[in-house]
Amino acid sequence: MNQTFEKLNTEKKEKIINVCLEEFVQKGFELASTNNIVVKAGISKGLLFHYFGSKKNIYLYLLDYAIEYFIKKFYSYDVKASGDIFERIMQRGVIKMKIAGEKPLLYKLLMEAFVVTPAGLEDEMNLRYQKIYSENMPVVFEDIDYSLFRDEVDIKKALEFITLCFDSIYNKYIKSAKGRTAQLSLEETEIMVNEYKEHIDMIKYGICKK
Amino acid sequence: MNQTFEKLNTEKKEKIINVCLEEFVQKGFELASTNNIVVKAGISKGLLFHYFGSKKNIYLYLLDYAIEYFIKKFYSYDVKASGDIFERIMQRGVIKMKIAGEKPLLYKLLMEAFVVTPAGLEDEMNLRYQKIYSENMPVVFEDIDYSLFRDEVDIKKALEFITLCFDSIYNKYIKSAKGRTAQLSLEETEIMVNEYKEHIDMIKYGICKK
Amino acid sequence: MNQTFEKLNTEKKEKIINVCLEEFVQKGFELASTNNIVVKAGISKGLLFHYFGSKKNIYLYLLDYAIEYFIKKFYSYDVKASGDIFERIMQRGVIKMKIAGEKPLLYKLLMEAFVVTPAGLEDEMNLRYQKIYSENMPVVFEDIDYSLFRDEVDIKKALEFITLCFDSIYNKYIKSAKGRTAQLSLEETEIMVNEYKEHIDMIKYGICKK
Amino acid sequence: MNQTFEKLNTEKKEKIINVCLEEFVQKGFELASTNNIVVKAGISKGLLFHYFGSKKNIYLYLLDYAIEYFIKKFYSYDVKASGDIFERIMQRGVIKMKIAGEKPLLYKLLMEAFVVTPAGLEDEMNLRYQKIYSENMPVVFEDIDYSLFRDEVDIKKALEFITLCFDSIYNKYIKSAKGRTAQLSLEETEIMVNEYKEHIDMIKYGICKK
DNA sequence: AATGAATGAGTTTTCATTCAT
DNA sequence: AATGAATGAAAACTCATTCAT
Repeated sequence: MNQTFEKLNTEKKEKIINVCLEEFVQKGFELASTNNIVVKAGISKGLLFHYFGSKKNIYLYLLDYAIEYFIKKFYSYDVKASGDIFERIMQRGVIKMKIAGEKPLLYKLLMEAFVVTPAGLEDEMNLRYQKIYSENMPVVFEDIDYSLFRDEVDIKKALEFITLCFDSIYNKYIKSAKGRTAQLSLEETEIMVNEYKEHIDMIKYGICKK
Repeated sequence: MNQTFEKLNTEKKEKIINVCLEEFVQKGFELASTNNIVVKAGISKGLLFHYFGSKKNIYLYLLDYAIEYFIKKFYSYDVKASGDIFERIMQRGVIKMKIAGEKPLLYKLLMEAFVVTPAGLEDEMNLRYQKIYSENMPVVFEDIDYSLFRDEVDIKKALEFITLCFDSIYNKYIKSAKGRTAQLSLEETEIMVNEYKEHIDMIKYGICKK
Repeated sequence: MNQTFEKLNTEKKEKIINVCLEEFVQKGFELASTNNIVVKAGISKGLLFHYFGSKKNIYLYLLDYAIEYFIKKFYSYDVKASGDIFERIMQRGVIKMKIAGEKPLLYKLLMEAFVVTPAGLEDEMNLRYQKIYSENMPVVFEDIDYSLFRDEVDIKKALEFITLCFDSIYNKYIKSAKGRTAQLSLEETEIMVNEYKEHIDMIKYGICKK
Repeated sequence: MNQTFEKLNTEKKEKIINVCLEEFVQKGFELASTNNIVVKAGISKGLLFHYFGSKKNIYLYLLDYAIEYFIKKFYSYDVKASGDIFERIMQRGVIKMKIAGEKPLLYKLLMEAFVVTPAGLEDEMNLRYQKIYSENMPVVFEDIDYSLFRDEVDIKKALEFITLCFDSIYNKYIKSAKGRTAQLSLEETEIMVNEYKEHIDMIKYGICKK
């Protein structure tokens, strides 16, 4: 359905994508206005709908664009696959932050899409959610060295718990960086990494005395 | 501003509250239609605005109603204030789940309000957010027995980490129960409590061997 | 229809009159809101309509109130009936300005009512217009000493012309005093009287050389 | 902002303009209904707002349309620039009456706009008022032969007085012609011109004996 | 006499989408 | 491929007025 759009030259295409992105992220799906989009993008009403067919399709297109971008970008960073699950999680967190810093609008769109899925797009969102998780989770959890784990610990549940905890730490960082456009500075990255390390120690060796 | 509304008999009042709640939770603030509300509630358009003045005010009223309800309900459960922070967190988690199970719409409204605050209500939401946290956080963290903590652990950071982790566990439960209307069964509660206990053990004594 | 209203004690009555006056003058008939009136006057909706029956009637009541007030006030000034038409016109002009300065809202209501009659009140306004003119014009034009007029001048047309010219001078003063609440100072009155005199000279003896 | 509208064919454009004009003049700005306009003009609601953007803009468009029309029409009459100010004023008065007779609705709109400016349009109206006056006043008062004036007369004040007097005469004619749609007949014009002449004589040579 | 809850038609404006050109 | 005029349902909200109490 977007063939004609895809054939556009890069400049025009990116202009339209950015305008749409801005509108949807700033106002949310419902309040985003296709009227505003065509004005800001300098194209005609008919053309926008010729490209995408409907407002929902514009949104889904942006979503897929964001997903593709982030996955590609993610793998472009050379992740040394440490056998230490904690090391690995930390690396991923830092990469995520970098990417979010590079394309804040794209990142925000994606995050909010999963939190508040626009009415009528639930199924489409679920499809994407499942795809992302089924493709990415194995990468995180394969070739882990479990010999370090305490014997009493249920490995599956532990991995789930670790993911949950660090996802939420990571979300805290993102929120505090909300609105920022610039990249993270080296200092900021260092502070973040140190905090990560402290938290990792807590979860590795526990908070309480034996 | 809602004096007129407050004076209504319980039946009529609850009818209106429930209709509004349903509309706002189902469609979100922007898509919620005051037209639909008056039709479903069987009252005139003028009357709805006589009661609340504006769509935003209806929403804020529901929010305050939800907050008041949950706080009152929360304290009605006899929380044995254990000195063990983990015990205490678990108790609170279970209670929260119970309440959410009892009034799922009310609960959902409240949660989503903090995640995606409707445009123009940011200040009003912040007020409510601060009130809730300033009133409730101390209750969670006072009279904790820190003697159990490992000496190397920074207490402040540890508490923050614990909160973060268990909030996200708790959100996972809520999400899996999404859409449910009925109460949690005893069995379900037991399963949940057992999972909580496992996670608490992980965070207390760590995941890795020393 | 206003019997119950007339029976009210002076304080309450004036409160209501002033509130209505303020609303109608500030916003004009269409935009004036009976809702605002009852709130500002501290009375109930039902009572306002019990007193006046309709918004139009409130307006007509104020109009009659204004007309009665101004006529009474006008005659309370001891008009020395000079036989000189120009002298007489000047006196009337000064008195009008004084009255307008005392009750600016009441005055403005009356003036605007004749300029832009609210839709649906045309007949009622015409009645009042005719009454005022039929009662007041004779007073202005009786016992005039016509011996001073040039023989070539048509007396009827001359009187009409004089009235027209001085009414418009007088309106100019009122407009420049628009928004003022306080009385005219002695100096201001003197300036005005001098200007009047100059204009009177022009119309008495003409502008051009013979 | 009205490009779309301006491109319309004359017939359709005039239909819409006339419908709007009728509505605004008949009911005034506040009571004029865009609903009525679209029904009477046989266009969709969206289209009206596509053309003008807002009710206020429709009104301002009509105003500018009226101003442009009258100025163009005014200059199309071949005004012989007599050095006699009275001659010149009379010519202008006659021309004004002719124009008002040709387009009574357009004329009424313009006159009322200056008397009762709709709330919120004060600034826009002032702009137009100043433009009209700064463009037209000089034309009236340049190249006047002041040698005919009496020596005692203050020329500036005299001109002001003359303007005031003849504006009000002219307004009297307009009011008496209110509601009329047809053109002035030759006879009517002649009567008017004669009356003008009489009044001009009065103000030239005065009303009283020396 | 006095209340104020209740009405519902009315207001302007925005919206995504279509389609003839 | 591209335009942009045209649609009309829907939105939130206000209004003067009524009437049971």
